[in-house]
Amino acid sequence: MPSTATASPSLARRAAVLKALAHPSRLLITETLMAGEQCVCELRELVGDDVSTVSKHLSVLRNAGVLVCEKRGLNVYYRLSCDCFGDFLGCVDRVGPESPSLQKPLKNCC
Amino acid sequence: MPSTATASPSLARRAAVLKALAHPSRLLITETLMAGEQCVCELRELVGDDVSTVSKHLSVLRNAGVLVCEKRGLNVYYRLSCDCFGDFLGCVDRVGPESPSLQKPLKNCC
DNA sequence: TCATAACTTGGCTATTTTGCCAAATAACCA
DNA sequence: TGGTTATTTGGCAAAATAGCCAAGTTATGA
Repeated sequence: MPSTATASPSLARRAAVLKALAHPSRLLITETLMAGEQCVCELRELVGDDVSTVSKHLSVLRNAGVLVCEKRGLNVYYRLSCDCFGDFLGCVDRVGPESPSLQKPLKNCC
Repeated sequence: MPSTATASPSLARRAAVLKALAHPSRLLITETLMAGEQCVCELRELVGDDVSTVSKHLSVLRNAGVLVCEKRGLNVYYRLSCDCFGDFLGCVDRVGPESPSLQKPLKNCC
């Protein structure tokens, strides 16, 4: 696919960060970590999926550079690599459509 | 999947916006439209894929609430629904890993 | 009315992503 | 050393996504 877009490493990298965040569980994890680090078992309880599933979500976020982790004893603690996610995600709320899949003119946006 | 995350409509909606942006071509389109509206044929040339592919990308962005469109004559013009994407995407640049899939401690972030 | 241009939609295959279970690894404690 | 807890990894089947071609739709203009 030699499209302009897929050929650009810069675009691909940015898209990869967004893709990492673009999952309900991973978004929940990311938003939760804005309040401070948590270990995998805490995040597992938060998300409610199997530990292996949560662990894979975490590795997606880690590989994208969104999270960093640190092992202390038996636990692995994850935290945001960056403080800017708050502002970052603030905009997203103002964007979504009232009713998904239905295109109507947006009101009250920005 | 009754996980906490997927059960929340709010999270799902936000994740959907991010998912819409999480593709190189769609990100390119979105960033380009920050400078002003463009019609499909202009965007097609920008992206370099088949028109049908570009059209589907546009409908993804439209359904997510990122873009709105307007038909004038034969052309359909797309523009951002929201001005905040600039700040929004600014953070993404500060996040990505130097070398994808390799976890190293991030420096120079925020 | 007919032809043409601009888009969108249907349909298809290839690829990627999800999320579970089971097994492997790592650190701790008795 | 052996057992237990915390986490990651391998592997698989189901689901979603990407992108092409072909066909349909809408507007324009001869």
